[in-house]
Amino acid sequence: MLDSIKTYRSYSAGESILWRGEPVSFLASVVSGIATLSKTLEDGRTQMVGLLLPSDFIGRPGRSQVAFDVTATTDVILCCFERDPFEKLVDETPHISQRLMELALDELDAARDWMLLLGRKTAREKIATFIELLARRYNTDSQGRISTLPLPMTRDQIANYLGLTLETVSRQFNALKKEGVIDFSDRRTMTIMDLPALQDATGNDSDGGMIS
Amino acid sequence: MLDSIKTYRSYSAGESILWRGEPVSFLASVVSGIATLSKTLEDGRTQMVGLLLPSDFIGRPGRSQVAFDVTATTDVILCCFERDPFEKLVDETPHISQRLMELALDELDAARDWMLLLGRKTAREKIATFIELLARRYNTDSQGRISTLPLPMTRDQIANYLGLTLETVSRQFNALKKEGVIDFSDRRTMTIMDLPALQDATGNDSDGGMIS
DNA sequence: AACAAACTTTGACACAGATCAACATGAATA
DNA sequence: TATTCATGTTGATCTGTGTCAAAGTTTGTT
Repeated sequence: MLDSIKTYRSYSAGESILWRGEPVSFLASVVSGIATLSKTLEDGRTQMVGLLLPSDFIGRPGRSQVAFDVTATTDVILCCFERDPFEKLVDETPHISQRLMELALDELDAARDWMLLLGRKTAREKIATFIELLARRYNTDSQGRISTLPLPMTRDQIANYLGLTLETVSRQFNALKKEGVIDFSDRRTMTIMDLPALQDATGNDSDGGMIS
Repeated sequence: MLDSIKTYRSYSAGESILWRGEPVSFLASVVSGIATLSKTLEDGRTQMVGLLLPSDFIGRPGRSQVAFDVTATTDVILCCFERDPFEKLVDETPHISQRLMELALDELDAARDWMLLLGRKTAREKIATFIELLARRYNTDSQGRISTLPLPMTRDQIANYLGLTLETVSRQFNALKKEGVIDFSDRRTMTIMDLPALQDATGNDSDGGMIS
């Protein structure tokens, strides 16, 4: 049923997908690639407020503007649905809105974790948290093995994600490298040498606060 | 239909409503008072990640733990629904999950605005944004009139909301007072003397980025 | 191969906000 | 009315991160 209203669009790395305030006629889901959501102050200070990975959803039923800019970080392919037929579908199919609610609540949890990072963590903790996040995303097997992972963004984009400057990002990466926690084969490819030390540097509870 | 499963609970100012990770048997909606959501790092650094005002919702269908602490800031009354019958109701009534999705998406927008504040705004901009937020919440008539409003939190709580220390909060309040932007009749009651100056100090776009 | 453009690293320095400390105020209790 | 305790203010100083500047590296282009 969704098939009849879907189309694909592709964007190349660096390209803008949506501008804040611009009316959008479609909702979409990420098929491949990475896109970012960001907000900018008048004077140019920018903060990323979300990362869109494959299967993440863009747009909300009942509102035709987005409150942030959406940009392709890597090459991106979106699966797009025209607004009107999609909203009709949401009305008629109860499980779709339940699924969308789940997605929104998961994003809300992630946003709140990020608020703690932005408001209270040190530069070192921010960088360590970021690396650990990437490691968890790439490496489903989370058994503490030494693992190599690509950095999908530039230092500047990472800075905007973490609420830092690009110079501080660079310095903290190199500090962790000097300590033997991580290593770079190439500027965009890192290896985690000492996962326990990395997790220790994130500032997160070791047990994640679980009660089992 | 909801009536048959709802009960009321009340909490006095300062009391803890839910602890992170604790299993909760109910979902709830705020009837009166103000509650806060907060996250804390191992060493005690705390960040508020949300403010619950009357009509806001706590809890999510399908998950029995919350990922943050919920605390009553003022005296609070909640309208609580037992989890099992509530979830059955959500399954059977499509419009409820649509409504919950809307609430979640609104909270997500608010969380993203707050991420910009936490990551990129100066102490002065944070304080000005906070005051303007309160003014908009209390004062539905937003015609730029001089308005008096109560501060619902201590300096320390405000600091935890804005990602600052309580000393910085105090200093910035007094700086704005010295400039004639705001005034205090009492430490917990402020008057906005110069709304344009306040809005200017928030760092927000004057037009809110609207395209009309 | 040479060049340009984008990205990254590194250093020197400045400053906003944190920290530490002392004191002031106000509300609650006795 | 005194006493206490939570809350708020103010000052002095420190420090993490931003800012500014220059040079190094990588990648792609002609």
